[in-house]
Amino acid sequence: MNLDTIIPVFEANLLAEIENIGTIREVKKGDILVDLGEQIKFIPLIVKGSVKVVREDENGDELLLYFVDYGNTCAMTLNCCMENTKSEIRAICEIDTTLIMIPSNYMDRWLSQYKSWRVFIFNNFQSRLNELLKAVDSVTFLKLDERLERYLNEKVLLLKNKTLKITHLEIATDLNSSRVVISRLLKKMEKNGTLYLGRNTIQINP
Amino acid sequence: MNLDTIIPVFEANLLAEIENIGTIREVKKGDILVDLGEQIKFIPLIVKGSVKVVREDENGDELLLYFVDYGNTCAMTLNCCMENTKSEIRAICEIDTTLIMIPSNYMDRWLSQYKSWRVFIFNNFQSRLNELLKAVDSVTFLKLDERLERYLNEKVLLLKNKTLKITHLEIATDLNSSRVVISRLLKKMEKNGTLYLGRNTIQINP
DNA sequence: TTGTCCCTGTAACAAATGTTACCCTTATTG
DNA sequence: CAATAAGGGTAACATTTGTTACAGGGACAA
Repeated sequence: MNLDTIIPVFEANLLAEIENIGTIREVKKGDILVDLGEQIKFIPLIVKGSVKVVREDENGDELLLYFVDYGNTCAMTLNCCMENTKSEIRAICEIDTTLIMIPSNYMDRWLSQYKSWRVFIFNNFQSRLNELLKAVDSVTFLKLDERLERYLNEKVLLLKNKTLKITHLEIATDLNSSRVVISRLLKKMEKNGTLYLGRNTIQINP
Repeated sequence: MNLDTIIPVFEANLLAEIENIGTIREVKKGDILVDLGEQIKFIPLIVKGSVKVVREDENGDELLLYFVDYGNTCAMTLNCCMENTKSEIRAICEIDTTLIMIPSNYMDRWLSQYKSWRVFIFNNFQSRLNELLKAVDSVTFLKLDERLERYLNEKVLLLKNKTLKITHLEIATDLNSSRVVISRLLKKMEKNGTLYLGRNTIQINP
């Protein structure tokens, strides 16, 4: 595997270490990578695919927080690695995904040793904080129809496909809403001509 | 100033460096420490007092994200230090506050040099991510009356005083709601006996 | 084929929250 | 003192979102 083409920021020495120490893990679409309350002992570097991170409350209500793309890692799990605390989030594979798992005890060692590792980790924290801010913004400042639009657009970008294979219920779950409400809004958008609805599919118009 | 009693985790060498390099800054209640879009060149370590961090959208609508207490720093600003990007948030002093300002170029140097600095910085990221998660949870899963209760309880803890000097409008702003709605809910809570309302004051019952 | 489950559409209604408008009181300032 | 601004109470109404209920159609297995 050519890591340097995927995660291009690392020094040669660090790349070699990663290839030595890390183990490849393949995860299928829909699989749960990290679950709530789990103890995390490996830093997952995404080399291919995409993962969605969701939050859940005591009642089982869910909210999609953000997606983590290849070339990144999940800052939420980084914390757990450092602190040996339990996961506050659930990470689900959005599509088939390949990861390199690094034992968490290398975290601190590499931080002192490799500048590029520090940059990588901090960039990831940065991204995650910004994604969380975006999530807060959406939930706080946007109405549901705007959130829905954003959601669909993100999906299109992520999957590089204007025809989404998804049900209204799945959307409702991601947005912490209810199926009826989402169907209602989607129907309105179809009437506006911004998309076309089919069974299990939503086609976004150009 | 006895830093080691305030931020007890640092090694002696690092403490000495901080005392040499850092400059003390005193900020008054209500002052804006960092504003949206600002470039940040100093890492602010809080040694006394408390700062509230808020988010604002294009329309000027606001939302309180969390409070940062003494012994901590604002991870949002850390990012800016590392990345030289602009602040995504506004930081306002909740009470009179004392800070040590560290030029941001020491950030990376100390990360490679001092284990305790790494721990400190990562703990702060951890805290900030968790605070943001809490903010998301509140806005997403709680009704306004529950958010209001949480808000009041946090204030009480923070200020160590059951009698809050605050107006309904200020609360409404922090919760991104409107004054009328907050007044309504507060009145209901007064009728329930959970608090007592006066002009500019709310007294939380034990 | 029949039965069952899942997906979607729709209507009627309920709850939560926001908006507007108006009034009264208190504090502040000239 | 009068004038003004700020804080708060309340009512009436609008909007957004959620809930419940039900019906029709497609997918799929027995």
